[in-house]
Amino acid sequence: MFILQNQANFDTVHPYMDKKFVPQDHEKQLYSFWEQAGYFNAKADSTKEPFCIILPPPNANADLHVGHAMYVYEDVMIRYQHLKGKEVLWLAGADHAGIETQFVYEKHLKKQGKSRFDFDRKTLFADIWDFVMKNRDTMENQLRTLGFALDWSKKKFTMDPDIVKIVYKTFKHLHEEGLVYRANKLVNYCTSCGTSFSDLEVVDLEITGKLYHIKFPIKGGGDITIATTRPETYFGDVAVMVHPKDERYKNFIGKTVVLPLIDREIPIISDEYVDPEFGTGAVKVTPNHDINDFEIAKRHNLTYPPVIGFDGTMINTNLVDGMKVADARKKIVTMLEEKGYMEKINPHEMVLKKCYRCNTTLEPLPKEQWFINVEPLKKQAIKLVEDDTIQIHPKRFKKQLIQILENFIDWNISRQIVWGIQIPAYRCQNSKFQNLKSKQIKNPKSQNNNWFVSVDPPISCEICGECEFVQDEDTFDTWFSSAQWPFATLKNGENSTLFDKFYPTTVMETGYDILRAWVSRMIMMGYFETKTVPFQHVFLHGMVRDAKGQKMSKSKGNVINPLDVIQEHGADALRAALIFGTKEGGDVVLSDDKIKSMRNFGNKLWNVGRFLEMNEIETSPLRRNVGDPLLKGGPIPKDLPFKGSTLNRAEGSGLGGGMLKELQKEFNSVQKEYHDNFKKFQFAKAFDLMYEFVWHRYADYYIEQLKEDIQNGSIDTLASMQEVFDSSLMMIHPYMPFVTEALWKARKGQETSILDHQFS
RNA sequence: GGACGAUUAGCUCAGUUGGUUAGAGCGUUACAUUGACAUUGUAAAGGCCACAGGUUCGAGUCCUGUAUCGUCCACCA
Repeated sequence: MFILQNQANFDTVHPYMDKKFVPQDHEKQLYSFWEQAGYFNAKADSTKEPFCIILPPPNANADLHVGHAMYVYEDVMIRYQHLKGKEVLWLAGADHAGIETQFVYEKHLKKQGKSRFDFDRKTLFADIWDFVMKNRDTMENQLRTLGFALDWSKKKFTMDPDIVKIVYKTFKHLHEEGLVYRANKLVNYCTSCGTSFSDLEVVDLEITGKLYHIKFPIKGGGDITIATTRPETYFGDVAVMVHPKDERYKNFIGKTVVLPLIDREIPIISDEYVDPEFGTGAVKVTPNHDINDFEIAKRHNLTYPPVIGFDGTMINTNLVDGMKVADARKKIVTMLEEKGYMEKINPHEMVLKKCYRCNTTLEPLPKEQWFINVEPLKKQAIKLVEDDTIQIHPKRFKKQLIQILENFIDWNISRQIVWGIQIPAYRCQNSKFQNLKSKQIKNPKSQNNNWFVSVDPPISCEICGECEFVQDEDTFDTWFSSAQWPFATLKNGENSTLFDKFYPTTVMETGYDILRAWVSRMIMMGYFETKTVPFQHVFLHGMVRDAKGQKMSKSKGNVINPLDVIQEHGADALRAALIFGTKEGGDVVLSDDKIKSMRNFGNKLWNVGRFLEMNEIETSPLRRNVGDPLLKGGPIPKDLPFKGSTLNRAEGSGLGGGMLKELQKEFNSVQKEYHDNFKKFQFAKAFDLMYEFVWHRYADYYIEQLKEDIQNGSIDTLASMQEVFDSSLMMIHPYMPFVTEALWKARKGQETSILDHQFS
């Protein structure tokens, strides 16, 4: 007997199919076949009911990780709806991933002994662009390897000119509506990355720090002890603050404190913000380096220049200028101790804010930035989620999403990095006109009306009409463009029929970890710009964990590379392992054993098909004389007719008897449950069902009966068995597309495709 | 401090309107096997379903409380 090694030879060799299903022999060819035949390309002018998912665009700066393989849920939905006969669009894309990419690229530069400061803006941007385009190709081919039925003909990149234009338009609209404003506020600034972040990009690190108790002398005698975790910032203090009702300090209010070592004088004020129970009940107020103090100082009209610069060194202290913050702290603490100002230092549980990217301790620093006023946007978004205009699956995430939206604060969208979409805001340089009202900008929150926004590069200053305006050097927070992804991808120029056909999209499928950063913002921005929801359903998947249930991380060394898995066991096995026996939205434990068992299932399917095919050939009048050594268990009657369904036949023994009816009944109920599960977004359950049915009922039970029939000389039930198997293949196809398609082709001809058929 | 999840076989996990004998994968034990598949089949062992109350004819499932673990959010001079 032949062993089939190569798909290409299949038709010429055909020895009852290969004994094993070898994914490596099939997957690549099958994907090319699908892609080239255009099975994944959606038609905007189709009359069929639309079903649309926009792929969460992977970052175009690195290989895919196993988390990306979880997008298999999208492929499951897409392929299922395709087999349901819908006009299906799964739009491919890639994200420029601003800070992430720049960070990755800077690591590259560092290896070559260079840094971002060695290049001008234009060169750096061009270099990163090339770097990203290379990675993007790799990433896209990896998505193909996973078998994803993506429409590549409509693929988008977040920095495509038409996308950028849409992002600009949205910004302009927001500006016109007064929902974007420029303000000088404290922002989370990473002195290493050299950019500010929004509050979402901050990682809280709990540590046992120190609470310093420092004695501040009071003018005219006595002193007051304040408690602080940041002694080095007292150079920038504008006041000492106590609670108005605190008996201990009542008489101190209004007096003046002389700051140690520098002898600058600041008042003692009162504010209800102070918690008398904490520390000493007396707080120093440092407006430029503490978010709360910033607001308090504003209330009390107190100002002082910052004492930490954007490079992370001290300024304006007249004592430790130029020193790094950490060094300055050490020196100041020593000096205060020497002079007797340090009363005591207590251990203190506290939270350090770290850069999520490079782990540097973030500095709150005052900076003029663009902010989005999210209040009206989030109100609308909450409503859409609450009244189920957007349905969240699994349901438990609905509450979490609402809570996230409720807690949203104004969103800083300015980033001081090169790699990104440059903000289309321009500053009027003409000092004469700075106080003039802008022509068309109604922007009540902005104090800076010398800015104007323009989608296309302006020819002249839209404020004074004459000056050499300059464009804001900053780029948008990546999430600002990502938030517009569902409509931006569909709504480009001449192709807007796509938008008409497929928007609002049907499902947004993504990990629950970016509910806050992405999903919530897509709802806000999507509704603002299109006046309708960006998607009707949100389906959230969990995180992939290792065999022991631990989070995967490079430092633990337990990271699973999806491509290695595919190389070894095939894409079907990986896909199935991520879904089988899981709960929607729950974390997935991925072990080698599980992947192998799913590979075994693929092989089981293959062999069921092989068994049917062998018998088909043996019993077919046309091919009867092929002969096969494997089928010598019993004499195959040569004159038995083999044609048509016998599902309703009740006579005879084995399958030909009541058994066949039993199969039909059982399969009907399996089909119903399967489709019900899809309606309820319970994809794992539908797959578990098929696994159980095909392996333990169809193969272990019914096929064993069929064998008996063949032995007994009655093989005319084969056709009925094949019908059930074909339908089962279609039902499994969304999960394991390769082996099911390979089987289809093997049994029905290489020119056929399972994707040409629909569920009956 | 708030919200959400988890706690079921040796391990990792399913079990969504409460209903015979609680399941799967892997592992373990015994047997089978040139016959579609050893990436197999048959069978077996293995569970007080975290704990304590409650509702019910009936609870792994619903309610209340407790414990442990995890995630998210808020606060943090």
